[in-house]
Amino acid sequence: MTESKAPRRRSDATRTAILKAARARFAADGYERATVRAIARDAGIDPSMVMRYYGSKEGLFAAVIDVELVLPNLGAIPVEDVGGVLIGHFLDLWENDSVLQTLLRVGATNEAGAARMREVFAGQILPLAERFVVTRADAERRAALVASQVLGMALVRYVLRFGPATDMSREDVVAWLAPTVQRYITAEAP
Amino acid sequence: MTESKAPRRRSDATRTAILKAARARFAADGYERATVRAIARDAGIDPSMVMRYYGSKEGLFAAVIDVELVLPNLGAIPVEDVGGVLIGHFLDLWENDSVLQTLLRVGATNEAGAARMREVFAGQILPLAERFVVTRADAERRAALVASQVLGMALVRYVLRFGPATDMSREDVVAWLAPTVQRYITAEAP
DNA sequence: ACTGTATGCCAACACTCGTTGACTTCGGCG
DNA sequence: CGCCGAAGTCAACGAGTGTTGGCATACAGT
Repeated sequence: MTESKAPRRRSDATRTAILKAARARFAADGYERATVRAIARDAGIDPSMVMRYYGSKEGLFAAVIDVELVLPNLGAIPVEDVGGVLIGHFLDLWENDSVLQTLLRVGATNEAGAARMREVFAGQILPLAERFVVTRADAERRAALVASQVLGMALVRYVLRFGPATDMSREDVVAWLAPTVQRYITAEAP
Repeated sequence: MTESKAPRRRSDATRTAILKAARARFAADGYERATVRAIARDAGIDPSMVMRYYGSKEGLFAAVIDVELVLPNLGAIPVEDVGGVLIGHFLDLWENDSVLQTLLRVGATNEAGAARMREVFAGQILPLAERFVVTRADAERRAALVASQVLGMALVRYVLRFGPATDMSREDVVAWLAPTVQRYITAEAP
């Protein structure tokens, strides 16, 4: 997101340790229950270090959610595979990167988290929808529909942990959700 | 949920004032940020009253989420209208009752909230799915899929407040989501 | 080796939280 | 009236929070 120019400070190890611990805590507990003290303990350093390097708890959270989320080669896929590819992509993101889990947990009660979540989906899904639709308003609506299904599955599967949702295999999820997303993006408006 | 037998205590007005304020605060702020002191202030009484009548903050929260959510005449509707009726029903619930908003906000970081959310959907959607499907496991999976779409729309529309999602009319939401839900419940497994 | 700066820890501050117990007021009943 | 329990207020406690400043230590440049 922001540039990572490199004065190569000696404290980089500590900085990344804090960031790593913060990612895990925010993703698991949300903003309020993830305490600076717990994050510092996980990182093996003193809580005051967090303040020195990130200014405040809010600043630390901002650093955690300030990451790029890339949707690969969205342009090269056949029209009829858009739904499947998109679902597969987001499943990967959700299982290999804690940022989306963090945003989902924090966004429920924290405006900064909600705002970042809106940014992510506007940046990822909107451009895709705009390729299949003429008006901006229509594209936005379709992107919102796709977001509702993608985020909803993430919610029941990774946050609320509905048994049947967690039991589904990756292939099952793709097979069920891909047609839905495909329709939201490419079907005529009802 | 639990019975509301009536010794008709003189303090009933205070009890309900607390409960009303608690519903609003929990729904707006989630569990951690909704403080007992703020709830008491809204209700116009002393924080110690909350403890007297509900034992603890946790007890108060339990009282808030301990409510019936009724899905009306689910048996009498034609098979092909299941999706539309179900979406319409949940939209009503979300807009006229703060309990689901509370559960969605709190469930993201609080296990009691998540558990209650699972109960609600197991009680509301699972029975519906079981009428169209033979095996229990299949019904559970379909109910989870429906839950993912319903909760996802609630998330983007009422919690994260994606602009395009909040702009959609009730009819638009039903028109777009009904076929999805219909398919999750009645279509053959892919 | 000396010095200045970056790095880290420690103890404390100011504040808010949920919760408690003692005290006062009210309302009905003899 | 006089009583008594219920209803409500008040001040405080103990724990936990984010945050701060002072002090020790390790490192790099000269």
